[in-house]
Amino acid sequence: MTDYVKVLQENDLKATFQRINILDVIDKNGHMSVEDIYEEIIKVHPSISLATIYKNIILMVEKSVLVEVPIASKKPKYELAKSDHIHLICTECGDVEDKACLDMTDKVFHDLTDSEGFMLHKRQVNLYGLCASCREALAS
Amino acid sequence: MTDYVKVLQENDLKATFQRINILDVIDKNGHMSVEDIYEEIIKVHPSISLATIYKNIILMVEKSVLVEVPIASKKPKYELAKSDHIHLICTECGDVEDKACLDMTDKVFHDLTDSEGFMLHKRQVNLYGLCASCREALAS
DNA sequence: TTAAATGCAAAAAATTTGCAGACGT
DNA sequence: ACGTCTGCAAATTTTTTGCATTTAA
Repeated sequence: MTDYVKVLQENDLKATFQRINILDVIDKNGHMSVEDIYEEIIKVHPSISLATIYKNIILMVEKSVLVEVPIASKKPKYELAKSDHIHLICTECGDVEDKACLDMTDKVFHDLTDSEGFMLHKRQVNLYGLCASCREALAS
Repeated sequence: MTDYVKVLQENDLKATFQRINILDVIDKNGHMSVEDIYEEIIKVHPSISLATIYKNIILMVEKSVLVEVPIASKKPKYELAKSDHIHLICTECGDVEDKACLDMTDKVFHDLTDSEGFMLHKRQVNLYGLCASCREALAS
């Protein structure tokens, strides 16, 4: 279990109950929208405000404690910052799965951007399609 | 110059002045948000409604005439459907550049998804960083 | 001619803001 | 104790909807 208090303090953020909760539910659930996070936290902390969630997500994304995962035709989701990976996004149920990223594509991307004078900071690979269970469900 | 009337009709959409305008400004400007599109079209067609832009973008994305490009921490942009490519997104000015996509990565992606039982439909690669001109501007 | 599309105005949803009181350090 | 953070309520922004009228085919 990650030490959220430490992560927050290292980023000049006070370790409030609300922030620890946000990190905790995202860790447990993987990829969550603002609403998802709110719905989940309100169960254990009924007085939390949606505005607090918004403010903190913006802050924590700035500090790179969280990463935003923008998704075509859907609200963005948020995940904990972690080693590079790609996303398999189900267009049917909206579920997001992580897959380890391959170093080989990394070099390819850098070659591409270097030739443009573009300074590459972050890459994001999203593969859209049907997850195994939605595929089955639709087949019947 | 693309024949927008034909593209629209092939997709069971009436070729209205508004729709042709939307496709036209996107073609000329590359990647545009809903607001960008509205601001541009209103110059030549002052009575167009923002609701019409929304309705049509949703429709044309469904029909795959347009493609949504979701961008981290920004409003999504839209582009004309075209052959596969990746995006270089400047986090400073928000500009989006296209780069041809490499077949080699395609096979890698399919191998990844196949092992999951995931049916891959569309891939999206966004590389975030600083474009050449913002890089210069920030150096001074 | 007629089904579909537009534009308006109003409604709904999503996000941001300001500020008084509460809380972490 | 101090400056930051929270929660509320209000403001703003973004997106959607219903409907009377217009328009493409």
